[in-house]
Amino acid sequence: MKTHHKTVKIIRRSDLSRMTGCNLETIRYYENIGVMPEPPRTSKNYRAYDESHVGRLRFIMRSRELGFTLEEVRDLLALVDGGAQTCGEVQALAITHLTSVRAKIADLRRIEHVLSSTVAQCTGDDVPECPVIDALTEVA
Amino acid sequence: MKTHHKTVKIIRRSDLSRMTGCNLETIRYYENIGVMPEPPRTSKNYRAYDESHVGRLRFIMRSRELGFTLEEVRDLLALVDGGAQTCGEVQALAITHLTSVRAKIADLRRIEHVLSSTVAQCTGDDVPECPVIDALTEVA
DNA sequence: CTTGAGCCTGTATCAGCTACAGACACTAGG
DNA sequence: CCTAGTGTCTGTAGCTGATACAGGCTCAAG
Repeated sequence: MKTHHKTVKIIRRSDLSRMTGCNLETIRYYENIGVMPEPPRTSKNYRAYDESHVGRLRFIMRSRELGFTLEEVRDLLALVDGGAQTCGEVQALAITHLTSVRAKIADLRRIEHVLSSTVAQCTGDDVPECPVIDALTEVA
Repeated sequence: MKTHHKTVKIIRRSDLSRMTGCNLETIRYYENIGVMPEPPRTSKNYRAYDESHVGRLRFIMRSRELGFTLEEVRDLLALVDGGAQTCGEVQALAITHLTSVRAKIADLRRIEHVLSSTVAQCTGDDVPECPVIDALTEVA
């Protein structure tokens, strides 16, 4: 017979991992560095998560997928946790990040251009002369 | 009066750093991990580089600027050092790297798209509602 | 009761540097 | 000759963002 009051099924670390796709050890890591809160513990010292932790971890993972650093994630979470975040503040963080993403793209496009044009000059033959080596060696 | 035989002015680590723009400590690091050779030492155990080391370090730095990992640099250098590198071998390494560069660009462009379109929806106002937070929070 | 799984902790590892402490070495000025 | 300041040497710690592993509990199934 079930108890008549709502029993809260606890979420273990492995459950949280499975539910979010986040690596088991990474969850503990996030707790250590303070982006995930310390969850309550069972009598046997097992971490007992709830739905709020699932949401929190998803938020972190989504932020990371968008390339925010953990420091930036911390800032975002601080705003959200403060309960007084404003669209303007969050937007400022996002724009700063967007700028760095665009800078990385520009860097990589430059690299892509150099590599592809150099590789295109290769004969691919069994000879020692190679435009790629030349490009890396030239005094320029 | 100058000596009549050619005196080889030794290049110290700080000179090499200045000549290449490579950080002083990084030079020693490259030596430790085996991409830079151990140079001869003076009687007082100071590293004594020559022009060949300058070329070598420039090669490494140029490779790094093009985003090759140190492992890839090691492979490139092994080919060059072997004296028997072929254009085909080098081209293969470069193409592998080019592929990963293109993958990174694709990732970042996706991120850029999500961020820029989300940020564009922000009012930037002093209100808690924020499309960026929504995007990071949504269950999707 | 035994066996396997799951959880706990702290610590090691990876890339690619960068920096610092503490011990020598060297140069210039007084 | 002495001293101050810089340069070099070494080993080692720190950084980001994880990931992995050892050694010890705990727990559920058979």
